Amino acid sequence: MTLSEEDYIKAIYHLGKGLDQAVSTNSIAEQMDTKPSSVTDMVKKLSEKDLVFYKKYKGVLLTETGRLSALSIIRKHRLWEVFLVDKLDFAWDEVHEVAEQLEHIKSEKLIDKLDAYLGNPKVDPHGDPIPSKDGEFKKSVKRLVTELPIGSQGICVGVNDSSVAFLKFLDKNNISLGDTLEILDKEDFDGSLSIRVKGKEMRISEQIGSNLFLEVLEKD
Amino acid sequence: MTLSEEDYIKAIYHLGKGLDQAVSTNSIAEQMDTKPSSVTDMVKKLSEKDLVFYKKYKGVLLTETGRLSALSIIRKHRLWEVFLVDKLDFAWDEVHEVAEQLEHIKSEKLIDKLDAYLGNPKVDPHGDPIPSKDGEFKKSVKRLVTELPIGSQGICVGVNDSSVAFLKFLDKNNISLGDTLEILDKEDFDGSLSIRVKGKEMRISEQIGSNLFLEVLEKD
DNA sequence: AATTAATTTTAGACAAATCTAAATATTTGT
DNA sequence: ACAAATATTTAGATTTGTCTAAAATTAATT
Ligand SMILES: [Mn+2]
Ligand SMILES: [Mn+2]
Ligand SMILES: [Mn+2]
Ligand SMILES: [Mn+2]
Repeated sequence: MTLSEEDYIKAIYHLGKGLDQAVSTNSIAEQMDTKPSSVTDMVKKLSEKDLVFYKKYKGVLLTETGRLSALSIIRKHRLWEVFLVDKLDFAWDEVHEVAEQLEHIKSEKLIDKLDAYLGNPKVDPHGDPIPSKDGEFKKSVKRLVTELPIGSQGICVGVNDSSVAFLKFLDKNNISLGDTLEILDKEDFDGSLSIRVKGKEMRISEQIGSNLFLEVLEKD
Repeated sequence: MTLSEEDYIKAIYHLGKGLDQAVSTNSIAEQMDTKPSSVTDMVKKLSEKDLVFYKKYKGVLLTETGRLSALSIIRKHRLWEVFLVDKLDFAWDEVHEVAEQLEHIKSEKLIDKLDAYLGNPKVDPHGDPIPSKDGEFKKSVKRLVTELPIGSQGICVGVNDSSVAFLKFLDKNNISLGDTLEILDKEDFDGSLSIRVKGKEMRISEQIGSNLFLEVLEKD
């Protein structure tokens, strides 16, 4: 598989949300920043290689082989993102472009060893799940801290209330987007929460918790 | 610069041994495992981009820009090799193919951070020098252990006497090709040497030392 | 010095990946 | 249901990197 084919397969997977959804030529073109006519050409080639089902004017769908290829590329992309953030101290929002290149390096041994070296991580720095070698993974969802049960763990990915005051609070308490947050306890009395971020335990009010989004893995 | 252009520039650098030597079309073709006609085409393109001087039938020579480009690619190649061996536990003789791919990843920040993460290494797992960001490096040479002064440090790259007995000795003492070896002391009386390999000190006879090759950096 | 051999370049072709412009099919709105 | 708008495909061209076969140049041998 060429670099370009891999990028197309990945785009088709993302646009179809991993489901049995036919994906339109135009949507692929937009995602890949190319022209629809280029997409048609490539989609024909992918169809020849049995990576997608394709019917003229009716969109495109990954075959099982195609789906597994997509997951393999996504696995590599996300493992490299973990490497860049955990080992090389990249910020969570500057890893995508580099991972976009690294995901195409061909060596099964490399990925196996990288996975082990990183401690077999289950999620990438954006909270997205890392598929296993054989293409299995839990889906991830975006939830408010207050919506989650005790013991939950996720990655801070956004805020509901983007007021200056709220952002200042987060900054002051050394909570940044991209940080892993664990819910240790909930206080029935006032709904306040005990959490751990960057190894440090702290208590936050229900109001804070209801404005901070975590990306968490779904239960089985 | 495309991946292919980078590989050509690197090949031309290696064939010219970093000196002002004109390199022949055929030698490049052999090194790159392509046809001479393909080399001629590429060499014209590189000449257009002022990466090489090229005169029909007279061979090709890197310009200063070309030389610096070559060193930049070699730097990346060797840093990745160190990463694969030191961090991912690859054997020294299985890293080349993967590094051949990784050397083309485009991100200055990535290489800076990788360099720092690896502890700014000066040599790769084969004992070859790693050029600095601005293209400076010491040449490396292959020397018998006995030819080197106390304090020398290098990488085991070969044997003079490949007898079973000698190889068994190395194996028994846990010395493998690719290991870093440091010469701690020399005994005038019998020429025996005190060395350190893999953190362990040991004493070897002059006969052993005169059959083991080290790749070492030249003094300034 | 002339012939032969080896090297190098040119000419023409091809596959991959892309584009523009034009043709065709599908969807939408009346 | 039909026209207009939108989406998709085709046709033809371009760039990059490669190849084969043939021509041209340089080097080696008698
Ligand atoms: Mn990519
Ligand atoms: Mn990610
Ligand atoms: Mn390479
Ligand atoms: Mn090396």
